[in-house]
Amino acid sequence: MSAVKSKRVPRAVREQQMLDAAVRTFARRGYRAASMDEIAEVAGVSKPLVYLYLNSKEELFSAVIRRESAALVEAVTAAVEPDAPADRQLWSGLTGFFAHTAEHPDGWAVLHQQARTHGEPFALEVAAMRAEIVRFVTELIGAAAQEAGCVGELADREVAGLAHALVGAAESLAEWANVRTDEDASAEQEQEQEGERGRQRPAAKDTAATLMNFAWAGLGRLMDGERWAPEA
Amino acid sequence: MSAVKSKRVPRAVREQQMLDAAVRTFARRGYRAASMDEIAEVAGVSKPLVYLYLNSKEELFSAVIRRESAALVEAVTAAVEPDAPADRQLWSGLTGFFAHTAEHPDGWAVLHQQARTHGEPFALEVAAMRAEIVRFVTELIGAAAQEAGCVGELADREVAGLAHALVGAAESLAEWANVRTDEDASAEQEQEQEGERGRQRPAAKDTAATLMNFAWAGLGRLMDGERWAPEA
Amino acid sequence: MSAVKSKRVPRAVREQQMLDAAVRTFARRGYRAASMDEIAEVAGVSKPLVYLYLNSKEELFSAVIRRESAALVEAVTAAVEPDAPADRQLWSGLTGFFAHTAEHPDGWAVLHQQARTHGEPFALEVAAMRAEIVRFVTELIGAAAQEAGCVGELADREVAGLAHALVGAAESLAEWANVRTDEDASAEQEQEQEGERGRQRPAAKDTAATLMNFAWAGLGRLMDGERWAPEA
Amino acid sequence: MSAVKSKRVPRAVREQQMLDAAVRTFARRGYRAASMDEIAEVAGVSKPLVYLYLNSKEELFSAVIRRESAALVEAVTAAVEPDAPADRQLWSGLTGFFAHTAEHPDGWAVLHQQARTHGEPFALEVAAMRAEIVRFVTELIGAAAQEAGCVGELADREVAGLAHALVGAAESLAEWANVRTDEDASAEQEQEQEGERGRQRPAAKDTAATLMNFAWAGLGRLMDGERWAPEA
DNA sequence: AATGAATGAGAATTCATTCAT
DNA sequence: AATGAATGAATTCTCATTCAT
Repeated sequence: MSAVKSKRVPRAVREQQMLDAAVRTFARRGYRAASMDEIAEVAGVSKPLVYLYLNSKEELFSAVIRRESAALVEAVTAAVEPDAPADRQLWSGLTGFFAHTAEHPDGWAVLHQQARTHGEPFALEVAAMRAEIVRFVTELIGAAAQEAGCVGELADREVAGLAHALVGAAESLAEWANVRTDEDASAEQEQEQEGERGRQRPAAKDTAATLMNFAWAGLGRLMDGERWAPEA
Repeated sequence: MSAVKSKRVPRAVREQQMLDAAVRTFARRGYRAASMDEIAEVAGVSKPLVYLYLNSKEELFSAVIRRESAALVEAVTAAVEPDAPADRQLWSGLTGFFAHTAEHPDGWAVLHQQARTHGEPFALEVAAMRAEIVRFVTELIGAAAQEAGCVGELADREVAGLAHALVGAAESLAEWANVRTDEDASAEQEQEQEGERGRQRPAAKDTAATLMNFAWAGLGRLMDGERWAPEA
Repeated sequence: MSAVKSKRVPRAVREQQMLDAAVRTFARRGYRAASMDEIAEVAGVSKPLVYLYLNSKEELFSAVIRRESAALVEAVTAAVEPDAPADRQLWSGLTGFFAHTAEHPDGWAVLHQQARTHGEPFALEVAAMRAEIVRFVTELIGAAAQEAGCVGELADREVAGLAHALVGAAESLAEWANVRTDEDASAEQEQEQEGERGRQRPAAKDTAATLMNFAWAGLGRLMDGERWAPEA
Repeated sequence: MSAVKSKRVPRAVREQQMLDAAVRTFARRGYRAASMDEIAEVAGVSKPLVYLYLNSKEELFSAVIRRESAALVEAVTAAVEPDAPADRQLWSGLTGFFAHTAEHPDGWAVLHQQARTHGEPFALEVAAMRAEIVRFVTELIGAAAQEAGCVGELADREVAGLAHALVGAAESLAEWANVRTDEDASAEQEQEQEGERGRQRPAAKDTAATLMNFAWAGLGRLMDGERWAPEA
């Protein structure tokens, strides 16, 4: 279960091994149920070494969150095509998001499921990252409205709501697309097919397209002033 | 902190008191961090009584999930106007959803944040409920497509994806709308204002409308065959 | 699992039901592991009633020991043929012993295994009963010596030792003969066969004869002055 | 009450200390009544350390049984004079048995009284050891019959019965000889006297001789075909 | 005669964390 | 750089026992 032991490893490397072990363990067990014993064992080191480098369980968790947050933001940011039109930017960002969460399911699980569940200090860190992404999306929606020549049609509050809805939809799709059978970390085939027939794990690009179809089109109508109202 | 003690209460009543205490405690602390001691204290009874009636922490949590799941499904179901057109049905269901989650934030927190984080037995129960809701939404989208005379335009997989996206969006909005400062369970004003200026907690109807604007409009375009594609 | 409930039963009867349940439960679980809850359930009454009649777990156990002790002594005593020669008396007593322990395995288990393991109060009660039986055997050996006209050959201490050895041998054989498969209280055939081929549970009379063959013969030689000594 | 504390002791040593404490505590209190707290205290360590090394109360008890079983079998085996005639072998084995049980009363109490009372896993381990000893005795009786030129006189079943009786007699004598006042672990005089006057604790050799006198003589008659029968 | 409701006290087990080397 | 040895503080769960009816 534990990584191959190799003694006398430089600190920076050891720390990454520990964080890897921690991500994996926190994701699978949850914050409380993950024991420092298990993390140390998975990392292939002794427990005191974990304390020497990461100081405490809280700090370790915090370090995990920071690393995974940064990695996710970085992945999304890197995926965005900066000079493309807003819709294309959004799509490329989403593609980056779906690709990263699919490749790092444990990291995503820690951010999405564990961190939010465990009190202020951690939840806030994740909330901050999420806020950053929401802000980015909000801006894109604003930019799109601008491009479409529709000013003032959409209230700020409404735009924020849409951004939240969009992010939530993306999160939900990420989970859906990742259909974990939870204990089969084996079948990691990523064969990309062009057809639109159902397959085990849709490519990030397709998932992103599905969401764009849903959301962007809606935004379009909205910006055209075609609103839905209960009376209808 | 604890409810007013009243001795010799019939079992059925005590059980509900215990479940109330458990919902509250699980929501605030998380499954692992919530101690049976605290739950008993909040319920105003001794710990052994909790065990006598609910048997174990696991069973207690399970009972909580079942009660809250049932309550949520019941709330949504009751809110739906059965003979209305599909869009109206969806809107009324969403309204019920937002209203219920706003009124029972702890129950929602347990279902949405805690239960999914804690292993097969619990996650499955919540997943089952969520699946039921997704199925309902999927049917509505199908019905809407039918009403709009658009057959076969939308692949099943795509419809399922849209349903997942919609549910995720709703969940995200529910959380956003509920802005918990986590320890201010005091300010429970629900004054309903007609304006569309930002306010502390938007009415469920408005949140539902926001989402409908976003989603339904998108669906409309989609069914008109206006798809979004990366190349665009 | 519990006896058929029948309300309003006279106290004396209820007490016996409780003792029955207690014997069974103590035998199967041991003193500590047997819970008053289980005993009450097996007895088909509520726990407070057990306390009303038997006062405490200790007193209940004590009552069990007294009842089973008395029953065993009574069975052995009743089996002895009073005016027969000493060997015949011993044989008939042993027969009574083996028959009773075979018919009341739970009672025997409580006396032999549980009571001796649990501190002064109980152990003493059983020790007293055992002492009574040892005394009886000691007297028989003495009487046999008398009959055989051998006086003073056997030191008192030696006779006592022999009695202890004989009783121990009997206890060991009782257990051996009772080969409990521990959970097959089903196969309770007691078919008596005349042959000396091995069979499932030898009749008490045969077991007694085996022991007599072993012990009485030894006593005979001993009384003839034929002693065994290490040098031989 | 507890051993002298000495910090930072190698694991193997600590484990033996813990087993010592456990033997003592289980013997005096019984399996259920012995608390891990008390065992840890008697061992002079903290409870977690006991768990770290022995894992659970069950495993600790099991380890105790294995150690004490092995020690007893080893003591008996070592005492037997291999090339002596059968009777001498039996006597020397019994001497070893009585000497060991007298020197390790707690270990014997755990094996004889506690282990048999506590469910399959433990009872089986002890039963296996006892079976081994019974088998050894059975062989000796067989060998003796051979030596005495008496073939086929004794049915296998009967020989087995005799072996069981003999072992039971030995166990009973061991207990009798050890007259524990249960709380006077102080008077540990072992003065060996040659006389045959009664004394506090007879030497193992004498107890063995008493039993040989009883049993071997009986066997002799038995093999001579002088059987005891009820009709006599 | 009988019971549903309730609890104080204690038991096994786990964990984050430190010390001495 | 790294670890074997060790623990204080919880936490889940059980049980004998009582009270009010």
